[in-house]
Amino acid sequence: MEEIHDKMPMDEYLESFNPPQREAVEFCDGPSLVIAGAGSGKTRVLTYKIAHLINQHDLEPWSILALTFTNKAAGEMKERIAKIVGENMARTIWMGTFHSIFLRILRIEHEHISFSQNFTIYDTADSKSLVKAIVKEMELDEKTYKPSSVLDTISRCKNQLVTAEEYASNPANVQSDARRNMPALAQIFQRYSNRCRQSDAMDFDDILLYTFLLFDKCPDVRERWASRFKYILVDEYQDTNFSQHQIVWQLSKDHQKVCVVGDDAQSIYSFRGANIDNILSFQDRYKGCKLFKLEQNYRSTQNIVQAANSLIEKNRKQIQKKVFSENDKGEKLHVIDTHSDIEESNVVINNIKRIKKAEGCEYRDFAILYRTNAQSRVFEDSLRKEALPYRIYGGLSFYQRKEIKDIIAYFRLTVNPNDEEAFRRIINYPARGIGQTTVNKIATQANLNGTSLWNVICFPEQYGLSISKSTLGKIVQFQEMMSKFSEEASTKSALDLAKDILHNSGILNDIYKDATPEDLSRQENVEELVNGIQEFCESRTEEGNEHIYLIDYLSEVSLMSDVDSDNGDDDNKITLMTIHSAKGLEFDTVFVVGLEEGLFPSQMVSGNPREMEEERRLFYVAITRAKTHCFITYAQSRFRYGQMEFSSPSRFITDIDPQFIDRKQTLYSSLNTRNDDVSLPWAKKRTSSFTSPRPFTPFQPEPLRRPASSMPISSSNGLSSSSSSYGIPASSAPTASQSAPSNPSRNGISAGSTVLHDRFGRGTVLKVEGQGDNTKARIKFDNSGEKILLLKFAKLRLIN
DNA sequence: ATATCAACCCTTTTT
DNA sequence: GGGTTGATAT
Repeated sequence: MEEIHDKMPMDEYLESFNPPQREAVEFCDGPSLVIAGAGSGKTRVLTYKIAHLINQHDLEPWSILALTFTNKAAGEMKERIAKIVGENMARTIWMGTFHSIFLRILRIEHEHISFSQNFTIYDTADSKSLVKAIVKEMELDEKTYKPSSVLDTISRCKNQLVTAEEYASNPANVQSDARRNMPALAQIFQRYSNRCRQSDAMDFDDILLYTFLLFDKCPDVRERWASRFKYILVDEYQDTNFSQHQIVWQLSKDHQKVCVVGDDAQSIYSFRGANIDNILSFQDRYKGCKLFKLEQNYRSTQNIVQAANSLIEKNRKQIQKKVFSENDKGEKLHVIDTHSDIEESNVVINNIKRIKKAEGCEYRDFAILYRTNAQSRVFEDSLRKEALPYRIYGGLSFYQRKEIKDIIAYFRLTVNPNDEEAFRRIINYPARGIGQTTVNKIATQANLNGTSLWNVICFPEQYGLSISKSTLGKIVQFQEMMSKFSEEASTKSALDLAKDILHNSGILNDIYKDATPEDLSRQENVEELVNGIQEFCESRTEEGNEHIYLIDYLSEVSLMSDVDSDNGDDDNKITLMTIHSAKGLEFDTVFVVGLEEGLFPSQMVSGNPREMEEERRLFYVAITRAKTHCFITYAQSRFRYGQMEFSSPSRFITDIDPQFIDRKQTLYSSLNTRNDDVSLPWAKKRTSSFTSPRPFTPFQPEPLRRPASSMPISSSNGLSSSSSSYGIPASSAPTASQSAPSNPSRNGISAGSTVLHDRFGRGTVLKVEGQGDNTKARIKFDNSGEKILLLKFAKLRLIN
């Protein structure tokens, strides 16, 4: 059954492209590099190029390999291609993330790398827990060998295609480890690799490493896949790491039919091993490579594009290009100074309401983007209070919740009994009286005999496991139950087996025994998981697969992130996410929040110019998500690590050419300008007692610590409050009298006073009542609503 | 073997 | 501030 679109003449859609876009689509004879500026229609070009390959070059869809950055991007592109070439054609294209595509290939070729077909994928938590166990076993100091930093080293190596053996045999590594005071790193690395093998498990990096090794060690296998894929496309090439770069080469070096697309200005994943040099040096590796530059931005207003250009110009290392827009000039970017994280969130929300009312747009047109997930909380609180619909991406993803991980662990152990991390997770969940001591004994015997924990409990006597009769009984019971599940793994459908496991393992009993609010939420999650499995099975069935087993489901979810599982268009909500996860997305109105030194750019990168440039690119990505309105906000104070912290505006704000910016300042910020600092009597004393001093840089005036006690300040610096329609309404309050307070407990605060609060910002006192310690003020804050505060505790300062 | 409480780290970003 | 981990008591 052919789709109507199949018959659409190629010329017709080619006409809708600008010249470089069209050339990029049509050039299919050799290697090409497409530098695609933000919003330049990159995805459209890729989509039509694939359609073009099928329609005009008669390539079989299954001979096209298209690698994307996220599963979601792959899914969306597939849908769009299906609209052009038809569902049946689109379905067989090899399209997905590096990890999902090569996982598929590794499962097919598992014998060549000595893994079983059902090997497990360890997520980061599993990897950490394994490292921790190894460090403990080796009796190393757990403070020096933190799982995160150990794993960081291991990951870096694998991304560079360095195996544990190679690492250990290179004296340079051993020496540098000694210098880092971590001489056992090489040994931990080796143990880690062995244990993963023992468990028949791979971590994320292993998927790429073993793919490379497979192609490297088995030339016939490489040739088979290299000749199968007649054309290779890679999206977001600026975010590939060395191993990915090498795998692309392994598959494309014979025919050189490869097209990579990316934007060096949007390279933001070097922390994950991404190497911007891959894209910068692409032309050197592929001789005769054609270069196409997509420089017209169709997404954003001229002001947004030019502001972003002026920002990214401050970076040195980049491919020359001039991104331009022929859209409306648009309004300037709004930079809004706020007093606290709370005020920042209120300013954002007020603007959302205002714009929505003025333009009649939808909630889904708004996005709040931040540097770190922790920043979402304040916005979440405010949005909930205002009853506005929102969706937070990232943070604790669905699959990272305890109850879900427990269930997945059962699935994993069912499919692969050697999976050590899954084993440890569920051996005593639900509680069945097998405690830490017993598990340690099992683990010791497993290590001693070089086998898996599972094998030890299958043959306890053989492996010399000395435990009490009653404990042994419990272990045997567990072993028999899991064996039964395992036997069904290759016969029962994923959904049936999953339900079976939930019932017979005692998980359902455990989760449904109480009805506290937390229990209810766990129950909901479990139901959602079951629904997810059902949906997965149904969609696979629709695609024509006959049998869907648990391993198929596991393979899919182990590489799934929160952004991927987004059900997208049907929910009309304000989007909250990190800038990283916003890559590739666009919104009518974007709020980039938390533009403060130490937060964005992160304090982690200070003193490292290369990483500082990456932070700047991150900001570039954030701004270029906006189509019409772009707001940049910062807060002078915010809660971090349970403490109030004060910071100055990010240096990135001054990187943007001021002609594209409309700056709004609150009165409070004027009090806190650099020149005023020294004139304030308490400034010096407080700064010296600042608990975590940051390195001083020319961009960064020394942080100002505000007094903890309420201290009335009569300001006479003649600053007028700024009035604006951007969430900082003009003061309608009458000026307070300068006369001495009649009641000392009131510190001069009376109805009509304008006051400042550390967290709520500026407000007008409506009423003061009560006596002595019990004196309360009802205050209407400009951006935080009305509050009644005890003057004894409230950190208020009077301003006139 | 489990429950409770203190101590600790944390916050960069994710396939 | 909060979530997780480890020590201690029951």
